[in-house]
Amino acid sequence: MSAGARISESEWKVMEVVWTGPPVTAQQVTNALGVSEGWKPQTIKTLLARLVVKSVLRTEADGNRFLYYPEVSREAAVAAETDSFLDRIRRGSLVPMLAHLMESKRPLSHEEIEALRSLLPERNSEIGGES
Amino acid sequence: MSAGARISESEWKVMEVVWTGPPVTAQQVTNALGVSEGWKPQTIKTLLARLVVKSVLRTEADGNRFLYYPEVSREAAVAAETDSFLDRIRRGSLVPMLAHLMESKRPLSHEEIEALRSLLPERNSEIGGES
DNA sequence: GAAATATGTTTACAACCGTAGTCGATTCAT
DNA sequence: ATGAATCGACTACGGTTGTAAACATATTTC
Repeated sequence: MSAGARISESEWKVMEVVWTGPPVTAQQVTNALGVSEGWKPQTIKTLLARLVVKSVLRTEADGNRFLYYPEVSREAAVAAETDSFLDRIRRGSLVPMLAHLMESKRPLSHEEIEALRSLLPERNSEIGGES
Repeated sequence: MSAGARISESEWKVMEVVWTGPPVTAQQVTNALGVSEGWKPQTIKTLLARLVVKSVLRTEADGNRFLYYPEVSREAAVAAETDSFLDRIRRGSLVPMLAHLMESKRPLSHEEIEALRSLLPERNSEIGGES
């Protein structure tokens, strides 16, 4: 169900916190992001509430406050976001975009590079070719 | 200038058409997308107008209509979109996301795979390591 | 040259987003 | 217990997006 829960930019920041150690309280998220993002506590409450409405988060009561649990795994969210990204830049740009990705900022670590290399098929294996 | 021109989902579809053969007229875009996207001609006019406001497109008069020219190259747009994408899913998910990217749908062609392989540094070259 | 047609401009309107104030209920501190 | 702090719910408000109708103007057609 509800495969298509779009997560907005600000909501992503909240989700990153939730994913690193669920369940979390609104206060924990505020501690983690309030200062760095310059958000008032109310802003974070609003984002959490919206994520609940979108079924990206689920709550469990704990006294007067809520414990927030992810209903969508990070992997699933990343996969969905990747798909929507690819739908935008539709194919032709895949290689250029990876090129940009590798050059720019964030240099890749050895581990990442090895992981990527292992993703590519063997040099002479037969794979689904283009028409 | 104006590096930060955000292009929305629908606008991307329009831009893909523009990039494939500038300049284009609104009618050409309508012919290319109207049916496939189920958009009324007015919708496309609106999107074009918004792209002009955002300085992603530029117009040149041609009789009673406009010729639309891109002011932003596809490469630049893809780069910007890639950055914003990476800002969202922030790093940890890079390799998983590439894995997902390679598996899913669109199988990569031989050419693409070779291009990607050539992007990865040599097995034992010294590269910027992680902190 | 009047009617039909095509074009861009203005206006619309609901949903979503960023960011938060306010309000009523609850809990904590004294 | 009474006041202070906290919590979630409701409300807000300007901006963006998706989707387009209305309208004014220019051009083509008969």
